[in-house]
Amino acid sequence: MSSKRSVTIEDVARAANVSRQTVSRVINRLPSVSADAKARVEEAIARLGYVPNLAARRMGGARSFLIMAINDRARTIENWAAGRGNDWVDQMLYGGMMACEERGYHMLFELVDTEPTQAAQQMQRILTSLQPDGIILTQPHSENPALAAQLRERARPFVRIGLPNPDIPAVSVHMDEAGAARAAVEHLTALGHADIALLAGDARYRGSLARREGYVAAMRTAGHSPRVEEGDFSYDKAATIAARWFDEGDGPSAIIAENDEMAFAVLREAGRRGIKVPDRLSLLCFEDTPGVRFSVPPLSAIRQPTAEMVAKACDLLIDRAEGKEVEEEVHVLPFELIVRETTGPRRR
Amino acid sequence: MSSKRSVTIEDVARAANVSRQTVSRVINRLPSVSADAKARVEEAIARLGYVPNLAARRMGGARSFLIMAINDRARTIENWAAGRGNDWVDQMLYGGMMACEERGYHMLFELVDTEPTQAAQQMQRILTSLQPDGIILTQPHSENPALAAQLRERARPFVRIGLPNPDIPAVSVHMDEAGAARAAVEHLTALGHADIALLAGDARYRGSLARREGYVAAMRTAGHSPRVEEGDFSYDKAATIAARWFDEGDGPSAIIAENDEMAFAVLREAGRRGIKVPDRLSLLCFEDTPGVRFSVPPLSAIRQPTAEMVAKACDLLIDRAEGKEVEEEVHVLPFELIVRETTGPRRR
DNA sequence: TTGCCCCTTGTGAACGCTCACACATCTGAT
DNA sequence: ATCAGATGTGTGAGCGTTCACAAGGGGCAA
Repeated sequence: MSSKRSVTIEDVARAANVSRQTVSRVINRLPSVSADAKARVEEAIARLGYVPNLAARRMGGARSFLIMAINDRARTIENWAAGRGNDWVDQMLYGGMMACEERGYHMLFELVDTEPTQAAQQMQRILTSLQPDGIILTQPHSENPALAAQLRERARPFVRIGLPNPDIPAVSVHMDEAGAARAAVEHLTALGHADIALLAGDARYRGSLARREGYVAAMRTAGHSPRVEEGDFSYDKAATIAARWFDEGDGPSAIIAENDEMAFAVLREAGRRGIKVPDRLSLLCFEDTPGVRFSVPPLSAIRQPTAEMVAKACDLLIDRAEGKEVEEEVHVLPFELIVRETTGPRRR
Repeated sequence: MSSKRSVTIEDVARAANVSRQTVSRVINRLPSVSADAKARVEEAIARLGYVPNLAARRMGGARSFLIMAINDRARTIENWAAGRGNDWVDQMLYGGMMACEERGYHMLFELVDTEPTQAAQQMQRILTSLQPDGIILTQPHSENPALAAQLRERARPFVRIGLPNPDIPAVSVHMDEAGAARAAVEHLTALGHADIALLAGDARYRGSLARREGYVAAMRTAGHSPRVEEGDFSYDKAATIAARWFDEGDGPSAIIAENDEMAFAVLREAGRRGIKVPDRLSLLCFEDTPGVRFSVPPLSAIRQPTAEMVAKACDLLIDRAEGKEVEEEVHVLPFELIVRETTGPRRR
């Protein structure tokens, strides 16, 4: 029980009367082990309570059993410091940890700066000190070709979370943004809305582009004319736009906001003017964060499958680490349209 | 740039014209290195872009540079699966990651089951596979003497997050629960309230006991009679209690709820009966979660310094790992009383 | 019977670091 | 002048795995 040294592969080998290597083969589920030897080894492992030492496995072989998720330092810390928290990080941890645990891996989070030189250096440190078996790149790092190149060069498998980027050939896991925008429009047209505006995010953001496309296409299909208003994901800009709409009287009857912040702004401006939601205005947003769920009234929203995407990314990376080569480039995960209390039938 | 093998300590030693050991001394900031040698080594490290390999460091020496936070599996997964998220985990990650990063360590999260036998086994696996330099135990694991004994036996430093437990001699980091309860009472008495009820949590929970004490003491000091109502941290129980108060007409003019769920229940029951908060009822709760911040009206609350506690725990563990023996048993971190919109002057 | 291949098994070395120790060199006290 | 102690430095071994390779035995075709 209280032995100083922990049980090693040697101990198991001795107990099972085989060699180190045979034990190793059993642990790693390699072929070429007789049923008899395998049984003896497994018995010995169970009896001695042997657990392989991760660091030693890394030293000897090629795997570290570590998957690394890279997030943007500035944005993440800012959210935390502001007391806003990071629902995104929480979701990532959920998906990643569960997926990794199931296969005997571990998930590590690391923050990397946006600035390219620093990013490269920090990535270098991470790669050589931890030697993760796989890397998960999130926005904005997932759009940085230099980082991708660096990983390629060092032969580190990585997966991008986000829409495919033509400049960065890599495995990408993402949500169907265009489809979600389409679903949003369809939900609203089904409620009788025709004048549906898209309070768009930043056009430099790949996801925003996809949403616009989906929105425009769906509006055309429904026979309505699209109305895209350029926001920038910020509360202030959205508030200005909403104010203009409400005050000039030509506001849409339904609004799709590309993120939660902008939806809050609309809700606030509407509230100030006594515009009841959803009686006189329907509002739906992308991003299903705690704020969205707890807002008053709770916002109808598109839920991004964050945990699922990260879990998928982990699975792909672990597959790769274990030698499975076949991999599709692009993996699309389903979104969810959650109807809460801010979308309702159009007032005639 | 694209060398297959990464730069090792040998390479640095050769470049600086010293031995491995001298390089190692410089890396680990050990004494007994001449200024000259140190400078040469540092130059070589910078020039070659050397970064020590964590796994190898673990193999050679005693440290793994890993700090492990242990959370309860069932509770954590349940929160995640229910879409509630884990603000607690997010906060822990913040505090832990920042503290570890600063000192070259890494933070890993692991879920462990509540059931003692499983917990022991899982802990055993974690200890021998990762060999973390330190372990952070959170509720309910922090109250499990067997787990603490196991860690002691295996000589793994650990820190409990939570009030000291007489059965478990160990370093504990916690918040001043009693003080917070006192502050809550003082805030409310300052607003003119005298009939302040404590909607208590589960008395088997150590923190709840401390809060009761603080509450009772503060009430006595203020010359009011305490009124503790036994809840169990659940929404339903709290709703029942609140309903009784409101319907029987002998409700308090201010309520301190021991967690967010119970506060929501009170808010809901009050709302149903048209009891305006804070006009006719003041409400304050422990736990400053997203739901609390976004509720309507936003709840006045006691913020637990979660991130800070974990950061402190990490610091203590890293100190220990690096040989600093002196350690106080108990570390109290300040809470914060955040006054939002559910506490106001007593209506005369 | 011989030869060949496959299946199973074992052996030494290597991974990149730190530990324990040994060895110089330099200082200052005897 | 000699020795003890401090200071700087280097050497071999070892950490617990896996890798690369070699070797033994059985089956089957020639």
